[in-house]
Amino acid sequence: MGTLLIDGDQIILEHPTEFTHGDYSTNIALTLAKREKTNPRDLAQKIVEMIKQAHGDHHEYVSDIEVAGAGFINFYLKPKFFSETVAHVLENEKDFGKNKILSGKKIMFEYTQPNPFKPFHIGHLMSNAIGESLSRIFEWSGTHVVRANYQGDVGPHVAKAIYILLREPVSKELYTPSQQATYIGECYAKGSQAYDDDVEAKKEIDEINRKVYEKSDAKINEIYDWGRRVTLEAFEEIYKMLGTNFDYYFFESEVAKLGEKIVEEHIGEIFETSDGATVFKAEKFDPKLHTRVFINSKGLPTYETKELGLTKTKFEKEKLDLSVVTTAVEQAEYMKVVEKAVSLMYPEIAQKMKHITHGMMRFATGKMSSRKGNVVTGESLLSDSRAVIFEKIQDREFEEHEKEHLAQVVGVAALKYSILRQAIGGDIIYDFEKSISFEGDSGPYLQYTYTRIQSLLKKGIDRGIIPNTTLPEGWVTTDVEKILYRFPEMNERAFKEYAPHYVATYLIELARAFSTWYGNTKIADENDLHSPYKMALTEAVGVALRNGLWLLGIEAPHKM
RNA sequence: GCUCUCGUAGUUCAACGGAUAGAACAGUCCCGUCCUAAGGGAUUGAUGUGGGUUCAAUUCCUGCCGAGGGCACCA
Repeated sequence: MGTLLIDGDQIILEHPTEFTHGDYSTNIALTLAKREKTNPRDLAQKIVEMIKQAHGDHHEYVSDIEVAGAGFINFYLKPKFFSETVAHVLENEKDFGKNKILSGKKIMFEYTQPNPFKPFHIGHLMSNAIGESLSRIFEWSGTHVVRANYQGDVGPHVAKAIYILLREPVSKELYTPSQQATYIGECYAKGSQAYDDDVEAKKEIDEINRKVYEKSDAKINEIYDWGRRVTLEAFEEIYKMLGTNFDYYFFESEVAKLGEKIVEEHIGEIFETSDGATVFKAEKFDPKLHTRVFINSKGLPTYETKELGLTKTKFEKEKLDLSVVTTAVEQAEYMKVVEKAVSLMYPEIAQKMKHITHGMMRFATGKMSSRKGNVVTGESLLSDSRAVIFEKIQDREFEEHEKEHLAQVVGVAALKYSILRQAIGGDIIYDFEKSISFEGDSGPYLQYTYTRIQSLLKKGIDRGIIPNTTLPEGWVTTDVEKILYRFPEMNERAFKEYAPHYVATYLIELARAFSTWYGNTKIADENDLHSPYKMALTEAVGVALRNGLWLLGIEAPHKM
């Protein structure tokens, strides 16, 4: 998108929905017609005359300007513009699509947030895919991104798992961290059940919770240290598969003390005592908010207090311009309360907090809950999708280790894409078949298009065709070129709106246009004078695809 | 009850107030290929409902109907 200035009125140029309506268009005549008391088409015609007078008849890149429809002004670009874009892509390669709008800014993204002693489920997979993609999209806009993961290593959930572990220790047959972590997750579900059903169990679990917090029981400490270590190791394996490297790991156990201190310092002015607990009555400051407990009646800090400590810690560790926290929507309301409390105590920090919510993974039948044990773990989903892809490539002539790597990369692509293809706010109805789809609107489709491009380029070079961006005689601009040059502006929009799905939508459009073109024309043809340019265009599409996939956190394999 | 989201083809998703509402999957029908068929082409099919604002509404406001989240000691 761009702007044009005429008589002090800024004209916003946008891309029409259809290529037949030009490459850029404006509806300025429609909006101004009333003010000018004329008919929009006449006004549009007048504007076109003015532009032509100011720039002459022969513009370097604009081939034609026309009035269309109710009074739209459409601009058509010359083939030269597109061939120069292709050259630009090839020159910039890995940097194509980047901008520097946020250069000098430091932003922390907090995402994934699995809890030790609980399963890493597909909700965490969702958070990770979204957080990682946003991080990358921001990096492409010049931001110094700091990746953070906040994990709840204390609290009732830990006590629930330990309650069972005390009675049913892990079997010796489970020796990998991931197997042990799975077992611990099951213990957690059982413990939750016991907590709800059995008064005695509830009492003991509350007691364990306190002991974990105080570190006062040797036996519990031992189980705790082991469980925490094992689940964290299992998480680490998953991060590796997903391609995330965190700069910071924050733990609830580490920020709780600071949170408590903050609450204590502000008792009276912000927090008050009610029914033995320390609460913040947010509705006093904003009627839409509600009261939340910060220190419970047993004297233990709740998540809200820990969040306070976490926020303060982040700004102490790094000089941040913004701290972005991504969580599921169910946290939206309580996060507003925490933010309100922060704004009253530390207004300068509150200004730099941003909470982004994503929807939840749910079954068609309802919500998933690790308390009830009906969750799909990230581990099982990753290995299942890997298995499906592996099966599919069995007959390809790749080395065994290549097949394994490919199954991994394609499986992750399928999962991530199924999450990132839609706006992040909505829930995702979990469907295994769809989450590992490799046809049509899918991650593997993008990867497949990319690999075809790579092998095509190789074949072309073998046939002695050297890619060349010089516009050949008689070249007719393709849809592929018309989409290609929009990559940088798409990325700009994606970061401004925190919307990775724009990247996904764009890539599918580009890949689809390329595949259609590919199916209808021979690209690497030594007898075709257009071939060198076609090769250059193909290579440029490959660059855009690879860069775009990177923004989604998806690898682009060379063959598949 | 209060409050916040959201209702688009059979299904899962798009659409920065604009032109003929885009895809994918499923269905029906073509193309075994020459550069990887995880592909390409064709075809059927949708804005929950009643008002309002606007030259123009899927988009903004509002009534109703429907779905989901949140509303004190879980995170």
